[in-house]
Amino acid sequence: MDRTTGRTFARGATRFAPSPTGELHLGNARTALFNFLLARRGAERFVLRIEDTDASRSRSEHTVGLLHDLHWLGLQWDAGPGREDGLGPYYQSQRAALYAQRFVELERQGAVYPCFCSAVELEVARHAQRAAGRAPRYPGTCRDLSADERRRRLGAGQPATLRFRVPAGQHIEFTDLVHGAQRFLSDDIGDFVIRRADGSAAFFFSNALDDAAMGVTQVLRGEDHLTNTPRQLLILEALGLPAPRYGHISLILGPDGAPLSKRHGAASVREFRERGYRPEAVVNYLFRLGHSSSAHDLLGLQALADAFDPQHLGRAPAHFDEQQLTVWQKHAVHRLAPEAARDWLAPQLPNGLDPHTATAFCAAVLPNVVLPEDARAWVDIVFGPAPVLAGEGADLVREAGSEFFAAAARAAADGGDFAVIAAAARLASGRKGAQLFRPLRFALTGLGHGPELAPLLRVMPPGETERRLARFA
RNA sequence: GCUCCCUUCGUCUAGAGGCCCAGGACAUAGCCCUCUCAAGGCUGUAACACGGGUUCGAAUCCCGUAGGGAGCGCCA
Repeated sequence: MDRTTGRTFARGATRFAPSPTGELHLGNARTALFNFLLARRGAERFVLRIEDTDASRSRSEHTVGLLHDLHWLGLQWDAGPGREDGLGPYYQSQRAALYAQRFVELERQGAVYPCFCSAVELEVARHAQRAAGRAPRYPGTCRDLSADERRRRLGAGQPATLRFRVPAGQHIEFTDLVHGAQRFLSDDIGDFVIRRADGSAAFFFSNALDDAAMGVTQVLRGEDHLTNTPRQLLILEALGLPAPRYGHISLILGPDGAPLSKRHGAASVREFRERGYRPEAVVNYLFRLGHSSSAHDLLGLQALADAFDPQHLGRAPAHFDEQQLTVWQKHAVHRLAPEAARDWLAPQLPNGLDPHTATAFCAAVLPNVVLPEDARAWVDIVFGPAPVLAGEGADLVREAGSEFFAAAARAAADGGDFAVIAAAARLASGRKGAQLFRPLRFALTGLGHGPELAPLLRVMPPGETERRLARFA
């Protein structure tokens, strides 16, 4: 039972709690995916919470982008923005009243105290500590102010943050879902701010409190939070709230070993989407990045959830490898249904192409396409002017001879399909196999490789096949 | 500086003392199939960061070293 709402949870929940300060990064997308899969696998709820307590850095356009990216990936949340269930609101900026109650509770216990130190004072103190070779921790200036002193300063309107009084000499232990037993000493943790001077809740506080309030029981999050976990456990303990089980997953690194960022090329979901990557490809790749599975096929989200195993989450940071993403992209593209393929390639197609031809064209070139831009060349070849031959192509065509092409062109003029055209050329020349097909392919497409010819010819403009063959007759 | 996390083929990883002169997937090389490319089939190349222990036996346990990462914020 949750004390905030007095409500019981039949099911557990996982959550993804992004902060709308930028675009959805691949690393965060993976975190979202893993939490989603963990929930789906256990028939639990997947909660989406927007952590926008920092008004100066949070922007609504980023929230819009975040929701859009998550939708695109197919990670539908069971509770969150647009899906209220009584435990919300799911924007932290709208939860101030809930936080206020808890601040009072902690103040009553003496678990927190107002801190009047200014940002510059703290900066100076940190600097001095570092210079002296010590850990930069809050020096405790305001920790033991008398009650009178606090009243006086507060009364005088002096701005104050609220700090959590970290108990001395305590071991904080928990079992990480990924890393196993963890043990920290409270003496290594300085008193930290849980409420900013402007009254807003700080991350450690709102994040931990909301997990409890929203019935979150398992959290997979970035490894950068591992050493922050003791702080959150302390808060939850002081409030008598249950802590979720945390699992800390590694960061995603670029090929050079540095944390993945824009300078490695694309790092945000938006960029991959705009380059034409399929969501199934991104999701399947992410599923295997820092997670191992015996499932080697391109899987749908539910199948991925069934195959997801938190036991097989890796501890070491994983390198992003676009070549591997490409493999999944090929799988995803190759299994696209004809209409879906047409929609995906639509921006590359010539204007005014009838839907039937467009669909047939896309189906024909799909095996040779990884990203939409790869279709461009085939659009030009099929719908553009007859390709000019040079080099190997010109040689092969000359070798095949004019009789070869005269027969082929006649078959084309009679309305023959590719099989008929090839048969006519074979009959006229006695050629077969590569000897037969290579000259035809060059004459028709200008290239020595490409999609199967038969379906390609079916979408060529009327008469075009004959014209291209007759050039060499 | 202090605390914490991490280190197996190019990449993602399996591996929780003998089943491992380390297995799989993808990538890569060769062959087969094939009108080319792709797909598919077969075969191959390729890794336990380093150094000490413990043990009959260590990729697995312990201790160091090196390298990488994170945290120590009125950012999340």
